[in-house]
Amino acid sequence: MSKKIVLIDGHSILNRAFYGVPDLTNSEGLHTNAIYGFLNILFKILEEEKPEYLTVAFDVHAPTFRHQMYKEYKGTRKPMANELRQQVPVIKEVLRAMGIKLIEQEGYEADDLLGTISVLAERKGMEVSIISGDRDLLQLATEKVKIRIPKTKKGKTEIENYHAEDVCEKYSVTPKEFIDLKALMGDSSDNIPGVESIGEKTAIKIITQFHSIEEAYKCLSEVTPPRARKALGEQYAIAQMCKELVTINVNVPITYDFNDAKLGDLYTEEAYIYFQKLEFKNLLSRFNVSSLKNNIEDSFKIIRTKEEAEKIFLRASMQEVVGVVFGKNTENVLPLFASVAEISHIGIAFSDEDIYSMYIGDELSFSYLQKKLTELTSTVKTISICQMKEALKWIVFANEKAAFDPIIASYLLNPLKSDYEFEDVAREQLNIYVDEKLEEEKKSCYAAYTAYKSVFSLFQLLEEKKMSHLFTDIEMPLVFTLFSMEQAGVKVKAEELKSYGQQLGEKISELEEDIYKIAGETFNINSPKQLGIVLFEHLELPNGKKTKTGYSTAADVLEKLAPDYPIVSKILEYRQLAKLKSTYADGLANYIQKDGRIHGKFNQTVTATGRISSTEPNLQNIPIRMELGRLIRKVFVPEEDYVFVDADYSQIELRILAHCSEDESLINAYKEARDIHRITASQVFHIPFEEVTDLERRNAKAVNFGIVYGISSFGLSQDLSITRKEAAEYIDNYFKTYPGIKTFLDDAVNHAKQEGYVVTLFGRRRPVPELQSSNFMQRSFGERVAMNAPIQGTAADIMKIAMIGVNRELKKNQLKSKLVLQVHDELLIEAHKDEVEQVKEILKKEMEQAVCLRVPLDIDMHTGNSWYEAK
DNA sequence: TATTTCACG
DNA sequence: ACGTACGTGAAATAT
Repeated sequence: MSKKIVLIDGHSILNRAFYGVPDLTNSEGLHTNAIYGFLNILFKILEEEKPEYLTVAFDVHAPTFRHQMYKEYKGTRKPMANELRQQVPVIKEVLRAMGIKLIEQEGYEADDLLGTISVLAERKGMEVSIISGDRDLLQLATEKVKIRIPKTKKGKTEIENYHAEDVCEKYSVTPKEFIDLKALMGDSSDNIPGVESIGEKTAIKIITQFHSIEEAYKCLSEVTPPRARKALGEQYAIAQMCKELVTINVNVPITYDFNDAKLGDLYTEEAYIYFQKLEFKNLLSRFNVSSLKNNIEDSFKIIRTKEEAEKIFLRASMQEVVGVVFGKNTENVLPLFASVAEISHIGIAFSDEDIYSMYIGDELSFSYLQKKLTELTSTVKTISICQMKEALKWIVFANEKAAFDPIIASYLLNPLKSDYEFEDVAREQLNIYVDEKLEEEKKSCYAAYTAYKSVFSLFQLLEEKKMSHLFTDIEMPLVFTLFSMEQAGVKVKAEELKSYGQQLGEKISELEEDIYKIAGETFNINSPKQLGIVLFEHLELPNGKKTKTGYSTAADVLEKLAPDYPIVSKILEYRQLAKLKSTYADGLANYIQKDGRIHGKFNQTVTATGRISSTEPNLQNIPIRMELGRLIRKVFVPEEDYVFVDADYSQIELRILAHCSEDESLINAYKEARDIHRITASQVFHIPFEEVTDLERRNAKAVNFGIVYGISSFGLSQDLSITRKEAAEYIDNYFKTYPGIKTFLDDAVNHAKQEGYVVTLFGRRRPVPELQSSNFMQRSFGERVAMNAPIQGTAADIMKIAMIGVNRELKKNQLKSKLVLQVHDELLIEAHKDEVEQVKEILKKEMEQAVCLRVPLDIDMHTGNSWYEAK
């Protein structure tokens, strides 16, 4: 059997992949769709062909003769999109990492190189497969040389194959004649002009008859039809030039050693690291990870006795930094006892040689380990644990300042990443890749070692980026505050919640019947698809547009129809009730624990701006705007002998804007401490304060909100149901009134464009990669992000400082009162009856004095016997 | 798993 | 000409 070589036209396939695969980015904002598509095509080809040799050719970005001539015709063609350009060097590195031969040569295009190699290979008796998206390459087809053109149809890649005979069959000409064919008929996609008035049919006829342009020209009088004869006669020079453009040079002087192109193991360690970096998780499964062992594993030791552990803890206590991990018991746990026996072992690491997995058993008890760990927190400078908040269930810190969470450090360094695990830290900070399906004791050693070792580089990075204060004095202390909030939970009246849900259920059934009656059919009202068809097709309501999958049935669309069609108002009401029942009534009930409380999670490493997020359940979106939903808050109640004290910042974001922009008018407005939206209306519309109408105030309020969101005339016009032009005038007036704000927002965008990120008052960074996009929409989004993130983020910073302060004061005064909820600008404290006044003082002081700005911070505070009452 | 809708700040 | 306000999470349906 003859040997086989696969030759790939790098840019052509990358280009195909780029347009065929929907936009993908990794968490660092690098676009990866073309690389992903390229690799998928590559793997598919390799599996089909199983070649001995492989080479990928790229164009060099220097003008060549053909290139230049192309350029004249390609003048109208758009430049390569940024998103694609940035992927070119990366795919080259990835291919190199996989040990694949790359070739590029000054003065020659990829197809010239491919043609030359294919001729060389054929001479050696090899079989050749050339992979390209470009049909020009068909001229290279022979009996032994196959041209393969991948096509992405409906997400699946199908490949068209052409040997010489297939070219003859499809185009009725030989591969060599294909050059002349193409030169005659031209190719608009490649910007080959061809001879005017000669199309595909005529060109095929001429070439099958004369076999070349030159021969046809010699026998010009025989060329038919007359139109073509005339055209060829007049444009012979153009035809010859086109031929030159189309012809691939198969005699490029290259030094090419087939041995270099021999395929080895593609799944190298280096490639694995790239794939992880690019976050191609499903491609990682191709790697046989056991062969990629880190030599650090030689230092891993399993400990089972107290004697051994004792010695290790003694030595650990003399270190500066110790990494710890708690190994959860996932197997062999009886479901009934799952809550008891949770930890099977701990991992601990404090040097490159000291990495241990300590197993709990007859000779080593958990309580002993717990005791030793707590001792360690007072002797060692830094205890590093990934997901520290989870670990606090098992370890008590004698000194909270010793706590270090690499996950939180990583989050500060890149808040765009969706979920962080220790494996990511290991790869990014230590260049260690950890096999997902590793034995648990090894995994624990890796986790402990990662926690220990990453401290040094992470801290240095935080310092370089001026975030060590944010990390040390805000984020790490907050871990303890959030932990205590989660532990505290909030009491919810299960019985009342249930009856509320039942009431909703009854109303929902009634509405359901009404809707079916009016519609004249039954269908699933919860299905936007079915609802859209019923409303806009069966009932023929007007204006059923929007969304890519069908009709939009969103509330703002339906609200416009509601006055004219009773069914629409019924549907809106149904939706509202269904939401309340499923998400809040039934949803919350599922989270009530045996202690009668909901212990939701407060996540610290989720949002791009620095806010906290709430899950399982989300306690930050409990209804309030509509009275019916607001009633839900009556089931959130304090324990007996306790009351709720609720405090929320008044317009914290606008105040931050006033401070950061140093705009005198806005600062003075706040110093007056009057209705800010009314002042804004009065100043922007030039009306005396007392004469501002409700409408004007409402509009001014919308503009104030818009400013914080990163104003755009379109967005504001939507919100106020006015024209874009009017909205633009509002904004213009606003900026004239508050010029400092305009400057501040412009500066934010410019900073983001220059540096790639924006910063909050406390140094928190938010990268804005969208500003580099070639897409207008994306770029505009980036601009709004650049304007919003410093404001929203600073508000988050301030709230975090306040929370830490509140918690500290509650503890310091040994109060029974507890912080139970945070809703971005609001704190809820379950306060003991005897401590209410003290709690109020603490809240007021810690929230209002969290930072000193150019304008005062102001809070509203209420008490009550439910969250409903306290707000 | 992705999309749509809607609850909050 | 393009088509959105910023930041989240949960439930239900569609794929």
